[in-house]
Formats: sequence, C-alpha cells, structure tokens
Amino acid sequence: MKQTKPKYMQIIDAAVIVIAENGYHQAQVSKIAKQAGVADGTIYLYFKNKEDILVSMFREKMGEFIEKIEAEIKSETTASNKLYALIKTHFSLLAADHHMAIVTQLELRQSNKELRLRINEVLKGYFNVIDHIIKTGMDSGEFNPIINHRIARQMIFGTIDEVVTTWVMNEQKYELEKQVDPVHALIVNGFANKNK
Amino acid sequence: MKQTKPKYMQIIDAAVIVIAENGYHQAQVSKIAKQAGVADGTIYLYFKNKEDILVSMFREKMGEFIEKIEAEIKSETTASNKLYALIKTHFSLLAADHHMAIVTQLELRQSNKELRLRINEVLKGYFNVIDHIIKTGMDSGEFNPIINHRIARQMIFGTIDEVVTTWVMNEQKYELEKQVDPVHALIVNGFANKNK
Amino acid sequence: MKQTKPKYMQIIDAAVIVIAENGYHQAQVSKIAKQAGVADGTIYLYFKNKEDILVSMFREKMGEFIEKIEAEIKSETTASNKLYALIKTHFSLLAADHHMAIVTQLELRQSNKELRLRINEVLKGYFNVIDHIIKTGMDSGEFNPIINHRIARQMIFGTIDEVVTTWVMNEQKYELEKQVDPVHALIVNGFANKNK
Amino acid sequence: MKQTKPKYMQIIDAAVIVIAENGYHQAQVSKIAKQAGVADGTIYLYFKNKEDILVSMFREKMGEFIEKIEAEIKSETTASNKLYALIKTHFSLLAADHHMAIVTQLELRQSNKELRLRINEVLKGYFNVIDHIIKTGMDSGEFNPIINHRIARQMIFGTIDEVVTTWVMNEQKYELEKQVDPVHALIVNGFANKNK
DNA sequence: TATGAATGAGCATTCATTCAT
DNA sequence: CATGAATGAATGCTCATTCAT
Repeated sequence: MKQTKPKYMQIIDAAVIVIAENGYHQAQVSKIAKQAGVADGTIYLYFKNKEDILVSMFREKMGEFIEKIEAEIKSETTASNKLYALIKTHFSLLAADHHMAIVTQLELRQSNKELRLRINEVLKGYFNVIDHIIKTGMDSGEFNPIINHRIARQMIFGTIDEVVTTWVMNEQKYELEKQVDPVHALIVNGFANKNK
Repeated sequence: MKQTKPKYMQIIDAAVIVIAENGYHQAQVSKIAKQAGVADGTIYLYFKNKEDILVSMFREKMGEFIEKIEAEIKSETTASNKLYALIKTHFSLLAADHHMAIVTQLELRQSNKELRLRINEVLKGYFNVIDHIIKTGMDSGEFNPIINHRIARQMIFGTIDEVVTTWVMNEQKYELEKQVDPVHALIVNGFANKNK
Repeated sequence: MKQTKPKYMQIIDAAVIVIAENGYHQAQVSKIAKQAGVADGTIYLYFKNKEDILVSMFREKMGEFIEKIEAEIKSETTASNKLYALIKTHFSLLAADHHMAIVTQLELRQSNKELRLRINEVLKGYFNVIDHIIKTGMDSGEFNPIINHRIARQMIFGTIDEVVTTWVMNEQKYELEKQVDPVHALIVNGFANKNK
Repeated sequence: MKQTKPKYMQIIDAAVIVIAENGYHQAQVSKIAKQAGVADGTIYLYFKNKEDILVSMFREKMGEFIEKIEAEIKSETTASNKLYALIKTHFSLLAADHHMAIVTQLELRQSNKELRLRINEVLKGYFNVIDHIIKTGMDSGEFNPIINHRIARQMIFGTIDEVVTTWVMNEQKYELEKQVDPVHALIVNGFANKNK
C-alpha cells in the first residue's frame, strides 16, 4: 500500500514516538525525520521550526482528546455525571496511549516558558469544557453557588493532572482507571465527614 | 561591610535570581558566578557540577519552606485549620518571594528527568506534611473515613500547585493570598450543594 | 576550479599542517576546520571526535608511507639492499615532507597513552616490513643466524627513529639523506673493526 | 623521627610517583603536593612552575643515573666491555625502578616541544658518556675508523631506548636484563654473517 | 516537493598559579 | 617558611536550520 497519510500527521506521530522513547531533550529534529521516514529538510516544508512541531502535535492530539471527552459528556445530564464522564474519559484515553501519557505529563513540561505559554493556549479548550460542567452544576443548583469558579476549575484540572503525573512517574504500574471513583468523590464531596 | 555570608548560600541565592530573571536554559554557570560575586571556578569548590547547584538550591529552599509550614501547622488543632494554615503559609511564602515562585513553578520543571526525580525526592518531605494532616482528620473523624489517602494528598498538592502556577503564569497580577479561603473551602467541602 | 578533493582527506591534510605549525596542544578543532576551509561542525560528519582525526591521519599517512617503502624494497634482491632501500625511502619521504616529519617525530608523541597505543597498532605494519627483511637475510644466510629477531627489529627502528628525531629537533638543518649510507653500514656491519 | 629530607627532593620523589601512577596528563600540581605532604603553594617556594618540577626531576634522576653508569664503565678497559657495562647498567637500573621506567619512557615524552628540548639538554650528559666509549674504541682501533661518530651515538641510544620502551609498553612482562647480550652483540657485530 | 550535506553559535569544567594570612 | 581558598582563561562538540540540487 502506498503511504497515503499526509506527511504532516506522519511527522507529528513520529514526534510523539521519538519524544516518548527518547525524552524531550533527546528528541532531535533528525531523529523525528528518521522516524517519520523523511529527510530532515522535509520537516521544514510542513513546520516553521522545531517548536512548531511540538505545538502542532499538542494541538492536534489535544483536539482529538477534547472532542472525545465532549462526546462522552454530551449524553450525561447532571453536572456530577458529566464530571464523572470527563475524569473517566481523561484517564481511559491516557491509559490507552502510553506514549501520549509520557509526552504530555513529563516530557513536554521540560519545554521553555514561551512554548509552555503556547501549550497553555491550547489547554484553554479543555478549560472551557470544565467551565461548562461547573456552570451546568451552578445553574441547576447541584453545585454550591458560592464556590469560586476559577478556583473550581483549577482544582479539577490540578487534581486530575497530579493524579495522572504521579501514575506516569510510577511507570504506570497500577490501574489509572481505578482512580476515577475516588477522584470524582473527592471533588464533589470534599474532605468533610457529613455524617458527623 | 565584609562579606561574611558563606559562599555556599551566596551561590545558591545567586542561582535563584539568575534562573528567575533569565530562565532555566539561560542560567549559565558563569552568570551565576558573576551574580554571586565569585569566579567561575569557585563554584566548583562548593558544588560538584551545575546539576548539584540546582538540586542543592531546591533542597535548601524547600527545607526552609517545609520548616516554616510545619511551624504554622503545629499550633493548629483541627485538621481543617491545619490545612488552612498550610495553604495560607504556602501562598504567603511564594507571594513574598517572587523569584522563588518563578523558579519552582516554571523554571525548575524544565530540567531533565533525572534532575526532576531528585527534586521529587525533596518534595517527599512536603508530601509527608500533607499526609500528616490527612491522618489527623481521619483519626479525629473530621474527614470522611472512606476517602482514599493517596488521592487526597494528590488533590491537595495538585490543586495548590495549579493555583500557584496559574498565578505565576499570569505574572502574579492578582493577590494570591485572596485564594486561600476558596481553595480551602473547596478542598474541605467539595462541590456539592449541601443545602439542596 | 571546484573543490573536488573529498573533505575527509582535506581535513586530514589540514590537521597535519595545523599540528606541525602550532604544536599538538595548540591544534584546536576550530583551527583545523579553518585550515581545511570547512565549518567546525563539518569535521564531525567525517570523524567521531578529535582523537579520531589524529588516529585517522596517522593511519592514512603511515599507510601511504609503508606502501611506498614496500614498493621500493620489492625490486631489491638481497636483504642488505632491501634494508638500504628502506632507510633511503624512509629518510627521503620525511625529508620531502617537513610537516609530516615534525608531526610524527615530535608532536604526535605528546598524545596520551590510549592514543599512543592506537598509533602503535598502525606502526605494526611498518614492523612487519622490517621483519620481512630480517627473515630474508636469515634465510639466505646473508645475516648472522644467531641474532635475536626482535632485538634486530628494535635496533633498526630505534636507530632510524633516533636519527630522524635528532634531525627534526635540529630543525632539519642538515641533509637527512646523507645519513643513509652510514646508518646502513652501521646496522649491517656493526662497530667492530674487521680488518684488525 | 622528624622529616629531615629537604622538601625539594620530597616534591621530586612525589612527582615521580604521581606521574608513574596517574600518567603525565593526570599529574596535577595539587596531586603532587598531596603526595609530597605539603600544601599546593609550598611547591612554588621550591620550583618556579610545573615545568620546572619536571625538568628538575629529570635532571636529578638522570644525574644519579649517569653517575652510576660512569662508575661501572670506569673499571672496564676495552670499548666493547665499556659498552657492555653501559647497556647492562642502564637496563638494570630501570628494571629496578619501575616508576622511573614508566616516567622516562612513556610519560615524560608527552610533554610539549619546549620541555622536551630542555630534557634533551639534560640527556647531553648521557650522550657524552656514549661518545667517550666510541672515542675509546676508535682510538684503540677496536672500532672501525670509518664509522660516523654521531650516527654511532644515535644508534646506541636509539637501540637502547627502543628496547626499553618496548619492554615498558609490554608492561615489563619479560626480563629486560636478558636483552643485554643480544643488544650488545648486535651493536658491536652488526647483522652481517662473517662466517659466510 | 524532497533531499541531506553543511553550517556555526554556544557552554560546563579544569587546574596552574597567586597571595592574604 | 607554609598554607589553601580563590582565580579565570580556554575548548571540544551538538543540533536546529538552510539551500543548492
């Protein structure tokens, strides 16, 4: 079969593999080109520079990621269930793609401030999804109306991110998906013992 | 006045400033030496190599950081109040030291995997403090006995870290200390509307 | 005229010139690159590292050296004449290439033990040529059958080397080729006065 | 017992040990100072600079060396016997002092051209001894009157030096003193088969 | 479009020497 | 005489990017 996949995605997929297997600082352009089966110079026909590969990679992959999460959330009605679906889908997708888990949680964070700001731009799409869930809960009275919207978002993202990062750092030894319930419970109910 | 401060701390303090102001990848040893007011070679009388400067810096600063937080927590009795003191002290210390805030939240994360593992070792001391608070709350019945201990720790750290990082990325434009109450409330009470 | 000479030899020739004119310890890679008319980085497309330049240089030049000597020896029949051809060709080649004379006799000896061992490997080819002459003389009865083969080889090489080194150290002020006859005579006949 | 040995010789002896055990390029001044049991700065009260240590070391040790050889030669009458005594003493002294053998045959040759020229100055004392033997042999008619004086000296020194260097490079695995007879025989009688 | 040889800026570290004590 | 902390110059190698083909 002739290689029909456009070179653009071919290079992005190569970048994920190379970064996951070699680490951010060992992911030279020439290595990515070799993995993609193209010449070094060809990279520059599709990307402005190395940073552009990384940002594009993150944008493409994060785009798919968000789409899938949105699809799962849509069918849920309550905010709590939507949040559950978000956590579950987030964990499942990363558990199913070890390379992406390593790249997003460990390797891409080694990039410089400028690149991280551009990555944060991409993350805004994800933040919007979280914001939508929070708004749903506030509007329906399901969530406490006095909670700070921005802090709520940062807690959801911060918690999910820390849980995944710890899991990746522990070399994905345990089942990430088993953490969905306790994470969801903790976010919705907090630490307080209401039976007391 | 004669310079009496031992050169070891002098160099570490210089490293904080240079990294905060120039970024991790622009923090050359010669720049640190210049900032510290010593010759390049003098650095190597006190540190094995560049990585040793960074790990030592993190260990020294994180040590002080944890000591101060422990001191504030000790005088509190309930787990909720201890948690409040932790968040408050954490935010206050970083708000008071812009350089350290930039270095810990943005720059040091650009280091390679090996260095980050060594930094994580130092962080374990902080995790222990969080663990102690959770245990206090569990033992006293203040916290819900069914919550997952590890996830609880990851939520506390993940939330605090995300809030601080966002604040640093927004160039510390708003008052970090105003976030103490909502962060604490959200962790303790969760999202659920109990009046409903 | 377009530069058609392959860069590999271009760099090796540059290394000979730079080392001869600046000395072993002043022969920086950047200086060799400049002399070769290429960029510093280009060196590393053809050589693994600096040591590789030096070993390759010695191997290439010594290879030519040995080939030429072998060619001259082949047409001689007696061992004595073969030895004469070896000494004559050895002296002539170095007298004709002042740079190589300086590099082999003075500069390359300053290299570290590891590099010198690798250089000695290359020298074995030369020792084989000497060994062949000795064997020829022994087999034909031309040379005294009781002489120690290894010592004989060391005498031939040690004498030639010392004569050339002295000549180079005296800045090649006298004619090296005038030494061919006395060196040959001394090796073949020894010191003893047979007329006595 | 108080250390009465003057520091000058103490430092020279330390230099021999450090160079022999670590190699020329790993023989830092601080290492020599430590081995000698003095402070780095103390070295500079007795020697102008590092090169001065090495030249002084060679001069002192070579001085002893030559004295011992001269003493052995004096009691011999014929040139051949004097030459035999020289070779024998040369080999015996180096076989008895492994450190000096390594330093003179391998390590000191790694020094730069300037230092080697100064070392050659010291060697002239040794050359004088050889010259004296040659002259003795010429005057008595024992040696062939037509041999070139300078070449004869270079042959003797070059052969002895090559034999010793090969022995050191082979890690002194065989008995150097067993080579005295064949080396002497070869120098005096040459290669030619006189029975033929 | 695609190639890949060539480019050249940038930096951690060592160690001989000094000099205040 | 003796110390040893401090100095600072000097260099091999990598890799993102270009451009002639």
